[in-house]
This record gives sequence, structure tokens and C-alpha cells, in this order.
Amino acid sequence: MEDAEGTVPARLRALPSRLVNQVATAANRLVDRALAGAGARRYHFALLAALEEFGPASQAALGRRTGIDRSDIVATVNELVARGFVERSPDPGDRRRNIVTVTPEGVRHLQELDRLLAGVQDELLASLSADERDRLVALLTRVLASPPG
Amino acid sequence: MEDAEGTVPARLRALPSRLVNQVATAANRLVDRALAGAGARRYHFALLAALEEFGPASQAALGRRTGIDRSDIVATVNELVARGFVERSPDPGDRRRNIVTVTPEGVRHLQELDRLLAGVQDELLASLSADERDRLVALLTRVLASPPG
DNA sequence: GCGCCAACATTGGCTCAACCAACAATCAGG
DNA sequence: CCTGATTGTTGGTTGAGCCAATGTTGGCGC
Repeated sequence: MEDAEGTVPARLRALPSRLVNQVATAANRLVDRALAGAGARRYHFALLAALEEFGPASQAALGRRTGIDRSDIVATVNELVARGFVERSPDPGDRRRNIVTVTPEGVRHLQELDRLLAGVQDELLASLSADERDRLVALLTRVLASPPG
Repeated sequence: MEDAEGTVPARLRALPSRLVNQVATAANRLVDRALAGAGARRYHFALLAALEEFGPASQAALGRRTGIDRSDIVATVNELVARGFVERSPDPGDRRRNIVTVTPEGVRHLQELDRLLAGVQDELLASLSADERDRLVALLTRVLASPPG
């Protein structure tokens, strides 16, 4: 990412797959750094955001909504429970399921993460106008929408 | 990535950092799968491409050009040497340095990787027109060009 | 009711990308 | 000559993204 030596090979620069990867790496660095300030990681934000938007859900449902593997959901919920941001309780209607619920502290935490991440977006897209940002988001959304092999 | 349960939280979908990350994940899956068919990984391609474009270089220079860490360059060059795609020889003018050179077999291998990756780009950007692909590349390039943090 | 398959939570593993620290050897500048 | 920077290398660490196995539970056909 340093990009000393001036240039990056033209073939690499032209490849959209690599380009997207470089931007994602930069974005992830910024995001991780911002979240680290609040003692959080990306999975924490993804889970809290999903819970806030859709309400309490089973761990499997959370996995489907966030694209996070079920086994990784377990660890993430553990960490969020340990910090009091989330509660895990058995579903009375289906004893296989745990119902995960956001606590008020979790909501507050999510709001802080929201604030931090909004700053990251501005930092990441600093060189684009508002119009260009919208177009970038639209293009990426369409790429994502098409069946990914 | 499954996106069952229909929806992804709107907050997550709207965040460019997450969007770019999702697209990069999809791209990496496609790339890894394509390269695996040739027994290669992304670092292999990045190194070979840099060597072909700029000619023989020291390992540190390769790291700067590709954004790959020096320590990871070591392992990658080892692998490429083992497969006869690259040669590592001491720099007579600076005994700290190794000069890495592509072999003819390496060039052939790179051409195969080129072909494989071109197919991946088409697959990844199937939902975009040629014009839109250019605009996406242009936007991503500008995001990358601005000082990342 | 019984049997079977699906879904769930959990554990424990794996690979890869992206780093970082330390080290010895070497080089370049003052 | 001495100091500081550069280089290759070793040996880590972290998180993301997976996958398989296990035991429990639900739902369904019969």
C-alpha cells in the first residue's frame, strides 16, 4: 500500500479485481483502526446493526443476514454478551434456538460505531464528490447483485 | 454472501466500506478459484506481473511495487523459484540485495494467469456495460490515489 | 406413536492475507 | 570510522472466511 517506487504495474492497476481489493484493504484498515478505538471489530458492528434493524433474531438468522458463518456468530455473540451489548436467551418456542437481543448499552455502542464509521467513509472517499460517491455505490451494488458464481 | 433471509441490513448495504469489501470478497473468491487451477495464488501473479513490467528487481523493490510485505515476498519468491518461474541471484553491485528475474517458463505461466484472470473480470463485472466498467475502474483508481490515512 | 431428515448452536479446526519485530549483513553519509 | 538506513530472513500475530463433526431439537411422513 505504500506505493513508494512511484508506480504499480499497469496490469495490476487495470485489473478491477485487484483494484477493488486494494480499495477494500485501505477501507478495512481505516475501519479497523476506527473500531479499535471503541474496542470493537467489524463483526461486532455487523451484528449490532442487523439486530437493530430487524430486531431480535436467532444466531442462524443473524448469520444469514450478515453473511457471517454460524460458527463465527457464536464467538461474536459471546464477546458482545461479555460486554453487555447483547443478550442471549433460549427461544421458548423453539428450544434449538437462541434469541439474541440488543441491550440499551448495545444501542448506545452501535450509535458510537455509526459515528466512527461515518467518519471513515468520508476519509475513504475524500477524493470523490457526493455525486461520484453515489455512482460508485450504485455500480458496486450492481456488481454485488449479480450472481457471484 | 448467501443473502438468504432476503435482505441485508440497509445500514450495511449503504456503507461504501462494507460494499467494497463485499465486492472484494466475491472477486477474491473468483480469482483464487481461477488461480488455483494453475496452482498459483494472488501473490504469485502480483510478483510475476511486476517483474515482467519493470524487469529484474530486488525483493524490497518488489515489495514496494506490489504492496506486499518484505517477509511475504521471501516466501513467494521461494515458491516461484521452486517451480522454476523465477531466479534469485545476488546483486554484484550491492551485496545486501537479491535480484529476482523471470524465467521463460515464468513468462509462459504469467500469460496463462493473464488469460485466467481476464475471464474472472468478465465474470465479476458481468452486470456492467463496458462503459460502466471503465467508470468503476476510474472511480476506484481515484479513491486509491488519494492518501489513505 | 415412530423414524427420518432438517435446522440449530457449538467446538475445533484450517488457510490465507496482512501485518510486525528482531536480526545480521551491508551500504552510504558525515 | 561511526552512525543510520536498507536488505533479506525468520518467526511470530491477528482477523476473515471457511468447513466438518457433534448433539440437540423440530417437523414431517407414515
